[in-house]
Parts: sequence; structure tokens; C-alpha cells
Amino acid sequence: MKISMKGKYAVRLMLDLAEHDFGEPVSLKDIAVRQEISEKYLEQVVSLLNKAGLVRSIRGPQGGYRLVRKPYDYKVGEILRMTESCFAKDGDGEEDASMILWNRIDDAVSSVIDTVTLEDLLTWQNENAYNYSI
Amino acid sequence: MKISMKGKYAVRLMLDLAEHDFGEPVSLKDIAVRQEISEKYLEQVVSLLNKAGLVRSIRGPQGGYRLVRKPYDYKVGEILRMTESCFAKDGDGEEDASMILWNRIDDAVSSVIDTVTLEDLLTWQNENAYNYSI
DNA sequence: ATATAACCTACGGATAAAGTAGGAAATAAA
DNA sequence: TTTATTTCCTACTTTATCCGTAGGTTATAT
Repeated sequence: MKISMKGKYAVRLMLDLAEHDFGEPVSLKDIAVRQEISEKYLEQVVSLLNKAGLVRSIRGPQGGYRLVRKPYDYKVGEILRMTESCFAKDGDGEEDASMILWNRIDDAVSSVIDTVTLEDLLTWQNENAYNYSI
Repeated sequence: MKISMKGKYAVRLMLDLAEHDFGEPVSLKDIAVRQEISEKYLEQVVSLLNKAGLVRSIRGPQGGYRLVRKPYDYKVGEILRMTESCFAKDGDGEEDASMILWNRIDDAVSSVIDTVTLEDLLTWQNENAYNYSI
């Protein structure tokens, strides 16, 4: 399964916001430095998430972005479907003979991305960090 | 889930070969007409399947293509991974924090496409034709 | 007033999708 | 042996998306 940088960046950005969710907005610059991602490119990614209402932006000094919900209230599917063209809706339902196949693949993917939350990712990340620090 | 034309054509081509598997090779021209796909484009698709050893080609008059195995011996994953860039191997395993997520998506997709066979597609297709003919 | 941020649009190279086009090589049949 | 058929191969177009760069505009906290 090929996942684009855009999709990966979007998830990392949301994860970063979740990890620094202390009331103050988090600037793109900080995220870009921490995640080692071009800030300019991140701008375009976060713009998609902003328009989708997944984050809230605050302009001006000390501004930045914040999550609008709690991490456990974000399914990663919401993030990926906004940013990863593979996971976008197929649109033209052309009643193909293999429709059942495409639907099964859809269902399989959805069963993962519409179940796993941002909080799950945080948990896994920390478990992993713990394992490596032994 | 967005599936490309190339991937869909590849499946339809293999299905067509399975349906006309009577010992004689099936020409691309016939398939192109039946499936209403540009023959020239089909050439390029079938070339991938040929190089992967999924079909056997016979040149010259009365030539064409044949399946090398029985329909139940083809997983659709074999076909799709050759033709659908979404399903290709990701290559660079960059030990991302969300690796667990990508692996789960991978597993979910594989559990479908490495299980469903060409024969399954034929069956579903016929069931569907039956339902519509009532 | 100023510096800090988000916001917006456009541009660039690279890659892939979805074809189109033209010919070369093999081969069965006349 | 010639001919028609069919696969095979390479190159080209057009459109779109990825990944990133660049430059400027607007809002706002200090």
C-alpha cells in the first residue's frame, strides 16, 4: 500500500497537535521543525485539514493551530480521506462486474481507518518509544 | 478507494480470458471489442501481465492470449499489484511512528485481494446476471 | 508600529494515468 | 512463399497529482 507524503504529513501534523495540546495554539513553524517537514508544504496540507474543520486556526503572533476535538474523537480516516487521493471516494459508480470486489476492499480499508483514532496512534507511539528505551 | 482504469481493465481482461478459456487463444481485438476498451491501451496492460507470467501469448494469426492457470488459482492481488500503483509495495520502510497503522491497512487490503480469486469474480458476476434477469 | 503568524496564488520538476501512433517481428494459412 | 494476422516495442501527447518553492496579503498580540 503506497501512502503519499501528503497523507503521512497530515497524520504527523495531527499527532503533533495532539501531543502539544496545552491550550496554546501550536505554530506551523514549530511543527515543521519538530517533524522535519518543509513549513511551506505543511501550510498546504494543514489548509486542507482546516477547511475540513479538523483543526482551528488562530492568526497573528502566538497564533497557530489547535485540535477542535479530543484525540480519541478523530478517526484517522477523516484525516486520510482529506489528504490521500487513494482513500478518496471513487465517485463514478459504474456498476462494474467487479463492484463486489471494490466494495470489499473499501470495507476492509474502512474497517481500519474508521476505527483507529488519533489517540490510538499516540498510544502506539509511546509503547514503541518505551520498547526502544529499555 | 480509488481504483485506476488500468487496474480495472486488467481485471476485466483476465475475467474475459477466464470466460473464453476454451483451448484457443483469445485475441486482444476480441477482448477490446467485448469490453469496450481501446485495444492499443489494452496492449500495454496485457504486456504487464504477460511479463509477470500471468498470461501466455501466442503470436501470429489465430493468436492471442491464454491463462496459464485455472481461474481459482489466480488471486486478484496478483493482478492488481502489477497494474494498480496504489497496491504496489511501499518500498521505503522509514520506521514512521504510524507504521502500525500502515501495516494494519496493508493487512486489511491483503486479506481481501490475496483471498479473492478470478473464479470468485466469475461466480459473483453470474449471480449478479441472474438477479437482473428475473 | 512592528513582528508574528496564518492565508493565498502561482510556479516548477517529477511522476503517473490514459490513451494514440507507427512500425517490427513472428506465424498460420493461402 | 507471400500475405494477413496478431503480438510486441518504443515513443509521443495530454492531463493530473505529488512534492516542494516562492512571494505576497491579511489578521493580530505586544
